[in-house]
Amino acid sequence: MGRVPCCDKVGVKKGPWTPEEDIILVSYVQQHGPGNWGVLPTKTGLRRCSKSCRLRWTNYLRPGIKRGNFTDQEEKMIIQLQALLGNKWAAIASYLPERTDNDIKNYWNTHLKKTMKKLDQLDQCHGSNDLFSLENGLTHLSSSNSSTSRGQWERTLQADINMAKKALHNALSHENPTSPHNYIKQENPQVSSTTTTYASSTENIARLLQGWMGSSTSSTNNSESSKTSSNNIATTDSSSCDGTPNAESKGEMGLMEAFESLFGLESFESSSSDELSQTATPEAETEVLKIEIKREENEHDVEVPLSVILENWLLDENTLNIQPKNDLTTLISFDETPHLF
DNA sequence: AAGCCCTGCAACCGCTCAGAA
DNA sequence: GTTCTGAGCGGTTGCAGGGCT
Repeated sequence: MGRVPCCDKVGVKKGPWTPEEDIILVSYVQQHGPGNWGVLPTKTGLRRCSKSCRLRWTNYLRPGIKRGNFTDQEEKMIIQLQALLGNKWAAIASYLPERTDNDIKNYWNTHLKKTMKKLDQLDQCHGSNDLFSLENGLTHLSSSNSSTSRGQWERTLQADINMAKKALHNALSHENPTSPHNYIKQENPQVSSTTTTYASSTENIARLLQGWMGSSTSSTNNSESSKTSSNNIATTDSSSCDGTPNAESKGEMGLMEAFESLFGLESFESSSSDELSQTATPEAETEVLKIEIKREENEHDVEVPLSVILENWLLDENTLNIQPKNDLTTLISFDETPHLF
């Protein structure tokens, strides 16, 4: 006896959302913030189930969603993250804050899956491809023999991690000079150089209001809603200069943290010198210190491109030689979805 | 021009998990 | 400890639009 689906209620509308429904939903979220989806339909009179409202918000109306084609950078990140995390679309999406898990999932299913298949076939014929050997190298991670002893499993894991690092390094070293750090930056030359592709917080809402409510956009109502929006929703207005980190910097910081978490820097910090020094070689210890120094430099607004940090880490043979225990910690940190906001 | 097929994407469904009662 | 409910996630479906015959 399964649970009665929330959308089975009589009078609950299904299917595509109308602009009017979107506006109702957006204005509710502007006033009350996202959450409390359960009461939303009754309070707004929307004939939609709470789940549908949440989905519509998170996948479409939420500010900061980038739509349109995926860049090469994004594509590579998705491929690499999918190889590392599997079909954890929400986790993958947290590393691409401009994209929703649904978008990434769709993109994977419609584009990348096929590409990977083709490349897999090519790979079998012509040897390994740098980028895709990463995925291939890790695929047996999830399917490893359950009867394998813990020690064996850890050794396999260590081998997999090393293989992944090398493959990732190869992939990164072959790509164009645009670093993941730069990728965050807006490509629109018309706007100031610090503007991000991360859409303005009110962009989606304004689009709704302007597009569908016509000439009333200049009304006080709109400015009021924008104000409300900036209170309730993380603003990405690059012109903000009040000293508080705007969404752009938040986004960058978030991405940096995400990368650090993904590639184990965070775990280096958390396990840090004490624990690490007990098991790691002196060389590895030195490298950990180097990484920590780099982190401190970053914290003091010395802009070290993320790609440099990544490459340093990837190229770092000593890091590769750190005992399995530590890399296991590193891997475990992969599962911890970073909170970007 | 009409019909068919393919593709991309928005939305739904079923499930799990966490927190409150 | 159990039940209920809301939130979130991943897989799947259905529809619209474009391309091809």
